[in-house]
Amino acid sequence: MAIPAATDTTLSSRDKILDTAEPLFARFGFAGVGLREVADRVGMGKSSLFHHFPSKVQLYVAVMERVFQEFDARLEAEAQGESSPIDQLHAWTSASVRMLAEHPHWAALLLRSIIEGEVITEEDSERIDRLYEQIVNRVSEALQSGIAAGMLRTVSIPHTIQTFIGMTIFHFASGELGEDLVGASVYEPTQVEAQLAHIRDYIEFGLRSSPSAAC
Amino acid sequence: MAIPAATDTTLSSRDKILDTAEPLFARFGFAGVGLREVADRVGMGKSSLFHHFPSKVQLYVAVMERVFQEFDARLEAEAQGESSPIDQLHAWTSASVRMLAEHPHWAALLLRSIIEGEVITEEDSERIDRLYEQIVNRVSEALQSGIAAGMLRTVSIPHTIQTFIGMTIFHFASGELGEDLVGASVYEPTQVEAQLAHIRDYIEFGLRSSPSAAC
DNA sequence: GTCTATACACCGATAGAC
DNA sequence: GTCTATCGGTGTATAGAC
Repeated sequence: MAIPAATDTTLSSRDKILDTAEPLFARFGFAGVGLREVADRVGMGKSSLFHHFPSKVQLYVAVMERVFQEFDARLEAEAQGESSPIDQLHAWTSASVRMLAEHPHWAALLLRSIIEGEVITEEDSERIDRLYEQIVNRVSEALQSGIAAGMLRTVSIPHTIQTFIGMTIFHFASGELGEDLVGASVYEPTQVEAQLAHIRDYIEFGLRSSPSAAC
Repeated sequence: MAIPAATDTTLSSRDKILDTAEPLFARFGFAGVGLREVADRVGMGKSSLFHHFPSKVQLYVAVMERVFQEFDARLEAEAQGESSPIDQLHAWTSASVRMLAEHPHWAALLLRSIIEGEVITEEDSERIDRLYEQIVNRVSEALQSGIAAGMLRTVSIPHTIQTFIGMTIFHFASGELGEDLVGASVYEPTQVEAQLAHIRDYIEFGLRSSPSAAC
């Protein structure tokens, strides 16, 4: 319940607003957050927010865009080591899990951006959509070349990507349900490792071509 | 975008309200729906809603409870044929997919009930939580006996259940993202069949004990 | 760049007539 | 069981002083 206010004085007002709004939008969604609450936590008047962002929607978009950019940048960094498609999938899913574990609000935020497309105009979400597409394309290409090389079973690429998103974003956004299920917070280090192992298992047993053909 | 109003005159006012509120809460969430909009669509004054439900939260809970009850009842019906744990998992996941495909608002609604626990009191969500628990327990027991019988790999039960929820509820709640990914609505009959196949694959290749030990 | 004051619509909820 | 009228509060956003 406790959401600490951003107090670092070295940050620009704009960044302080984004830092403050991020966990609020993650927890309560776009409609569930009032600008008064954001302003109070930042420590400024409600009207001052409009000096930095022209509207509530634009603030929401800015929050989302920042997360997507950082997420995508980390995945790109993780693509440097040229390895097999399967190793690439391991690297990306593992990086995604670690990122979500390090930023406990991101999973809920990203999940909301998927199901709350209604509130944002197509134009407003254009740049976000492009970042989403970029991330999906990375994984898609790895799956494609893995299948082409005979290393992966001939799975449906879109459905497999959906499963990856479920195992990463949904898993860490599941909050109380996930907590009841695993018996501890999904953000506990041991639980993070367990989910990493679960995804590794999925790739090795559910996706990798069975070696039994060699029998 | 078009959400048809409930016009069936044979329904009680209470049911008409629930039918109207359900897709609205699914699309816009608890905070995103105003009682004025619900009342307008039902065709009554805003105040009349309070004759049937004491508060907005109670209306929300009633909507959720109805969906959970129907969902659970169908799973229970699907548990009649006494078969192997693996067949039971196939039957339940398949039934879940078909239910979500038949009720296009349920996935978003159920997903929101997972991540929007904040707005509801523990007391209010007690009965819903119990239904959730019941559903999870069914699947949990099937997984457990499947592992005990050596038919399934020794996977983590909670993490596997989370993956099932991702493959069912999240998949059908993914809206535009899922649509962009698969190239068509995830509710198109061919896409529903594709997701059924994807889940069958996961159970057979990702969960079933490898027969390669017999080599 | 932040403030106070304010505009105007909508919110959930209540009271009481019919 | 539905209505009109109304309450107090909050919503986003603007105007203009400092």
